[in-house]
Amino acid sequence: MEDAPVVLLFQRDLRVGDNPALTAAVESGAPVIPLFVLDDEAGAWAPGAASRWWLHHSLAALRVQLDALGVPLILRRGELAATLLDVTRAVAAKAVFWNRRHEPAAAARERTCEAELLRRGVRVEGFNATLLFEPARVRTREGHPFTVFTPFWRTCLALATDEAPLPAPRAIRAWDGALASLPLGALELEPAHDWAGEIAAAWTPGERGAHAQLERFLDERLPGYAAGRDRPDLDATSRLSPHLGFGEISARALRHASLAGAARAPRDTEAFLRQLGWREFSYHLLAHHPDLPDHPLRPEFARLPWRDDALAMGTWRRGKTGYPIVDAGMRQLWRTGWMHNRVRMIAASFLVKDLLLPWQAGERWFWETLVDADLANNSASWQWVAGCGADAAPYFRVFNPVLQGRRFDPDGSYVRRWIPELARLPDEAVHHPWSASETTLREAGVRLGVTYPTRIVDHAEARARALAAYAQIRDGRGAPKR
DNA sequence: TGAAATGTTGGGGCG
DNA sequence: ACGCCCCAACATTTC
Repeated sequence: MEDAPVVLLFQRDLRVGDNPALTAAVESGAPVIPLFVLDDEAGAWAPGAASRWWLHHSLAALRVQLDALGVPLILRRGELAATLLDVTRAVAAKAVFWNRRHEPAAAARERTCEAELLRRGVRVEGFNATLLFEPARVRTREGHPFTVFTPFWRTCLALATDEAPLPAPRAIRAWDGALASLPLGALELEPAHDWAGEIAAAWTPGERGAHAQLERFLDERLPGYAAGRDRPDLDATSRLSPHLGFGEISARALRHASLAGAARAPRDTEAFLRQLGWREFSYHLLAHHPDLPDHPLRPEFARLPWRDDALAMGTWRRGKTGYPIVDAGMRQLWRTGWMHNRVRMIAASFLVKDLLLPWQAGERWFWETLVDADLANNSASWQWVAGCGADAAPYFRVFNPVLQGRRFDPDGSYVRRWIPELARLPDEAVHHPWSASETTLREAGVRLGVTYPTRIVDHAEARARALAAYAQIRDGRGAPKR
C-alpha cells in the first residue's frame, strides 16, 4: 500500500505552473492521478456555451502539458462526489488534492466531497489558487464583510505581498495501474454548429496561450493601460480574462509579473492591479451573498416594473437596437465570445435602463456567450450596472450611448469594424445615424430600417421612463413621486 | 467607472 | 461712455 496514488482534481486551475495542489501532490512523493470531472448536474450556473468551448480546448492543452510531464489526464463525466468516490476506490487512493473554488454552490459541493471521502478514509487537501485574498481573510475593522470597493481594496493592498508563483513540476510520478478515461469528445463541450469558428481565430486557450498573452500585454499594452483600457477601438486591454477565469494563469502570477515593471509605469500597473481588485471584490461579495447571481442585493429592486419583451430582448442580443456602440458590442460578443469592458457597461446599461429589461436576462446572455463568463464578476457587475448592488452605480446614472460612443470610440473605428454597413458614414454621424441627413445616409449606402435598424427607443424618452420606474421604488412605497 | 438641468459669470455686440 | 442683452463657458445641482 506504500505506493497508493493520490488524486489531483483539476477544476478552475487548468495549469501546471503556480498550482499549489499539484505541487503538494507531487511533493507527497506518491504517484499522481490528474482528474477532471465534468459535472452536468452542477445547477443553474453550469458553464454556458462559450465557456464550454473554451473548456474543451483548455483541457486539450492541459492534457498535452501533462503528457509531457509523464502523466495522462483522466476525464470523467458525472456527479462530482460520486465520481471522486468511484475513482478513489478504483485506484485505492490515499488522498485527493484540489484547489478550492469560491462560488458558494461549488464550495458546498466540495464540502460534501470532503466529508464523503474522509468517511472512507481518503485524506483531502485543499488550497487556494484562485484569489489573491480569500473572502474570509478580508474584514472591516468591525469584523464585517466589505460592501464598498475602495476601502476593500485599500485593506487588501495593506495586506498585499508579492509572492512569486510556484514553478511547474519538472516531472510527475505516474501511477502504473490502468484507469479508464473518456475521450475529450465524450464530454460534448463543443457546440454542434460552427458558431465557434471566429472565436477559435480570436483565442488560444491553455496555459501556453495565457503566458504568451501576458507577455504581449506586458510589452505592448501595459504602458498606457490606465488611459487606453477604456478605448474599445484600440486593443489596449489585457485580454487575459478567459485565461484567468479557467485558471490557465493565476492572479498571483499576474500580480507578480506586472509588479516587475511597476517602477517604469506605476500608474498603469496600479490600474491593472485594480482590475484584479474588482475580481477579488466580486468574489468577496458572492461569498457573503450567495444569491448574488439571482436576486438584487437591494431587495426593493425586485419590485421595479421590469418589462417582459421578448422582441426587444432578441433585438439587444443580436445587436440590432439601432444604437451603433451597443450593437457593435453585442456583435463582437456573439462573434468572438468577448466584449470590451467599457462597451459591456454601455450595452448593459442600455438593456437595463433604456429597455427596462431585467438585469438577470442580460446576465444570463453574457453567461452563455462570454468565454470569460465568471459567476462572481458577471453577477456583481450586472448588479453594479442595474444599481441594485452593494457598491453600485446609483440607478439614475444612465449611460448615453451616443456620448459614450463619441468619447470612447472617437473616430468610430470600433463601430465600423463590427457594423460594416455603417462603415462609410462620416465620423460625426457614425454614433447617431438617425440624425444624419438624407444625403449623408445615401452617400454612405445606409438605409435606416433596411440596411441598419432604426433605433428601438429614443434615449431621452427611455431615460425618463427609467427614472420614473426608479422613482416608484425608491421611497419603498410603490407610489410614484409627484 | 454619468448626463442633463440649472445657475453663474464675464466678454462683447449694440443701441 | 454706459447699460442692456446674449450666450459661451464653466460650475453646481439634480436625476
